[in-house]
Amino acid sequence: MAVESRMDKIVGLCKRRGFIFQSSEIYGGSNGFWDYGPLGVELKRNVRQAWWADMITLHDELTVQPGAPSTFDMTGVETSIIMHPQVWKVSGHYDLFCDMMVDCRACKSRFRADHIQSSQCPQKPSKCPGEHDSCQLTDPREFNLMFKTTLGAMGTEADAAFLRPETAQGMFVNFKNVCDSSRVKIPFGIAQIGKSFRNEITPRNFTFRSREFEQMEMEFFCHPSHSLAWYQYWRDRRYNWYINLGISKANLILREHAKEELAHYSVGTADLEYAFPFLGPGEYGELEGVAHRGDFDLRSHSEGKLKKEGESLVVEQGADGKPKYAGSGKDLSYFDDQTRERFIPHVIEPAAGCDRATLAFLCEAYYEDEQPDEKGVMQSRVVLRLHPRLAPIKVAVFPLIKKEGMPEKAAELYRDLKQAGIAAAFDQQAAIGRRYRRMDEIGTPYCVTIDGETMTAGTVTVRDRDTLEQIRLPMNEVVGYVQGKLRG
RNA sequence: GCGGGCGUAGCUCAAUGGUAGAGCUCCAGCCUUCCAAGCUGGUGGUGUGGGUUCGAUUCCCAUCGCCCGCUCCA
Repeated sequence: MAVESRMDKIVGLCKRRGFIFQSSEIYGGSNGFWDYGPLGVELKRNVRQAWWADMITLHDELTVQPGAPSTFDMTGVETSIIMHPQVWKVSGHYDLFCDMMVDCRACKSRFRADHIQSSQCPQKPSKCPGEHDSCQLTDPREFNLMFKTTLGAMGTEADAAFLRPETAQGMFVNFKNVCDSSRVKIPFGIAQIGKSFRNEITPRNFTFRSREFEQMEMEFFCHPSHSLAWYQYWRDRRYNWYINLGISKANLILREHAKEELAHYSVGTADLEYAFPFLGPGEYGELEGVAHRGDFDLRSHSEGKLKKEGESLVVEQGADGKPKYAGSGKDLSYFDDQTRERFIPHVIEPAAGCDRATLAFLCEAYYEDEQPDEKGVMQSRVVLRLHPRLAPIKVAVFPLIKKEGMPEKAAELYRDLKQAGIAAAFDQQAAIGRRYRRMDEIGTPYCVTIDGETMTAGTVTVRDRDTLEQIRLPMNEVVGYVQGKLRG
């Protein structure tokens, strides 16, 4: 058996301490689905909250943000997971995700059934798949990356609906509703956090590629002539969000897509990628894509599914000469009453994976170091150096020993912290050193210990997770101290 | 989905065609005045379903899950 890898240790810690479990584990597990445990749910909530606060709650619409072309508005929505089936036809997901596919058992390649005639056999490029002697093609099989369900108890194929493969369409189809109801003016953004579903062929690498996952997406609508500047603004701002929450610059890269790599509608896309431990040296996994989507989405939902023809996007025609998938027919243009100009806004989309961000923060935080025990012998220590704002528990309170009134005093402080809205823990079980280690392993940044001096002088020690240094504070200053650390 | 490897306790690892053990963790008690201490006791396991057999954790089949490669993406 090989030495346990860093990733194995992180996965083990996640299970051991209740961050992440495999879904339906007692029944043998369900591939590509994950459950967040008591600590994991807090960590992920904190990731979500950090994103939402940055995007919405703390956004200052009166001040020009550093690096931004102008002031802007931010709003949020929460839209349904099952949408009108036409949404996915117009967005392109239906065609992209619902193909009939043919596999070749000989060369292990997969081809779209309707593209066989124009594809090359990997073993003999001059021939089509199936024409080479050794080819062993399967029958065409439905290869559906969207989860299908049916509407209504008697649902037939005509009632087929899909679980959303991304949250973005919820913002596009509500563009007009938000404009009409919230007095926002362009430029502005609509943000949403929610579950999305993709029937991934090969879920892999812990929670990195799951079939059910949570996205944190924002669609930013702006004037076409300013779109490039906004693209650059959001790309850099999103990079800094991760850095400010503790991701090191050594492990995070901002990678601009090459022109060939861009989606059919995109003018520019950058990926924020993290050096996950399960990847090889120099390899990175995508945390977030920041895409310049032009006017593709709003035009599609207005006119019908678009395809690229030369340099422009045109409505894709069916065999009958009508649009292959009709749009809503609603006018999704925007009228600027200052400049008296009507235009279809361009869209900048930072689309982040919440589970991926959570996993990256966990990976980044995982450390093993050596600390002396009470006899001065070096012992290995596992510590999660999570940013205090992300830590599931912010502060733990310990009575040094289980008598002389210390547990009662500790409970008093614990209650004060809870009253102040701080996630606090109380532990009087086992030796003090063990309690510190337990908290290190789940990333609790501060441990407060009630000792003999607390009983006489009213002071406590506050021990720092990363430095192990202790300071003495009056007990009634602990709440303010922790609040200050969480703010800074 | 295809090909290869792997499934014994929460973790690390034993053993066996005939009652599955240990260390650590965890829980309870005692002790303990600052970094996984000590003592006592306790919980807990052969992924799942079939087959062969008097008897299967062990042999066979299937299935599920995990890891690696193809593939895909937030």
